[in-house]
Amino acid sequence: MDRSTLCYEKEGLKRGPWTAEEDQKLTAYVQQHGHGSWSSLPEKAGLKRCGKSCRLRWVNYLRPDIKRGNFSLREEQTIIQLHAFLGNRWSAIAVHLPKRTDNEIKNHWNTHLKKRLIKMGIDPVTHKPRIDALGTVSDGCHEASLNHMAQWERARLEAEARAALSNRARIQPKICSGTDPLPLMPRPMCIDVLKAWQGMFNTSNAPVQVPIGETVVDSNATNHSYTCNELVCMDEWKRFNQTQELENWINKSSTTALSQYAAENAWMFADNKGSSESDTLVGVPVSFSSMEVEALNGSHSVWMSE
DNA sequence: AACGTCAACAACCGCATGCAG
DNA sequence: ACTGCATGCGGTTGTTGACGT
Repeated sequence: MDRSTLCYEKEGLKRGPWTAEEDQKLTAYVQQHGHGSWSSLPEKAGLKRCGKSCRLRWVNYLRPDIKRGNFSLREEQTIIQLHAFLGNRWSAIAVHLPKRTDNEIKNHWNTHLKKRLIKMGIDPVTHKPRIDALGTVSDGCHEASLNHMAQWERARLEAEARAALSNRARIQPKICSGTDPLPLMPRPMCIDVLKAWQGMFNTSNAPVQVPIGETVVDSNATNHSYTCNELVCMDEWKRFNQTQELENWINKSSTTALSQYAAENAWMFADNKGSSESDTLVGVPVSFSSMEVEALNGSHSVWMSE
């Protein structure tokens, strides 16, 4: 059995809600000494709590760099979009929302956003329209190419999260072994969240069909192409994720789509009164194409199959 | 006012992972 | 290579307050 869970069973150790006095003790100790070893902290700080409980309290509540209160529209959009690609990987999602904890994001998702999506007729797990009586069948070729791109994006986001978490030194990106200088280019796809969500209900907004193994072209945006070879160079891309260039283009590409999305989907966030629109997010991929969103539910393993 | 229901969120639990010995 | 420990993560539960009857 996990020893860490036994701590709660030790005699004299307290459980349940923290008191103001306990908070004060923990805060004072961590600010003065740093948390060091969580397991030994409670005794040093004069707390009758287990180290795990102390860590949780500090990380989710007492830490000075935590923002509390309502989630802004932008934050909610970010959560929804990241969830579409990362799933319930709250810590990875939290990396993209400064001052928000994974626990807080998880709670907000479960109590607000999930229900909102269900209300909209969107499956909160797959981020696709829930199957209706008509049972529309999507094109297999579409799904293949869509899944291809979704996997690419997912890998990118995961790499970003890891990079941010590990806080490693930034490494100069290396070019892929092929001829495509992917890592030094702006991100190829314009991922437009507006189209993503709207596209789910609009069959005329057909995604571009891309033969597997051929060049993928995003006709919506920069017309930059990338190939499966590039995807194979994911390690290099991960390194690129650690450069300032990535954050720059992400931040730059975020603003327009967000504003438009907020304006056209205000109803969706109607209960989000008092939220601020001026929040700054770091490295937020705020827009996805309908292709990518649709691809989320695809089961085809494509991008390494050529 | 009393009670029941529900939403929100803090906290707990168990598992996975990384690391040191 | 193996083992034990510490930490982190995600799912779940418990508590509290707001609201409706």
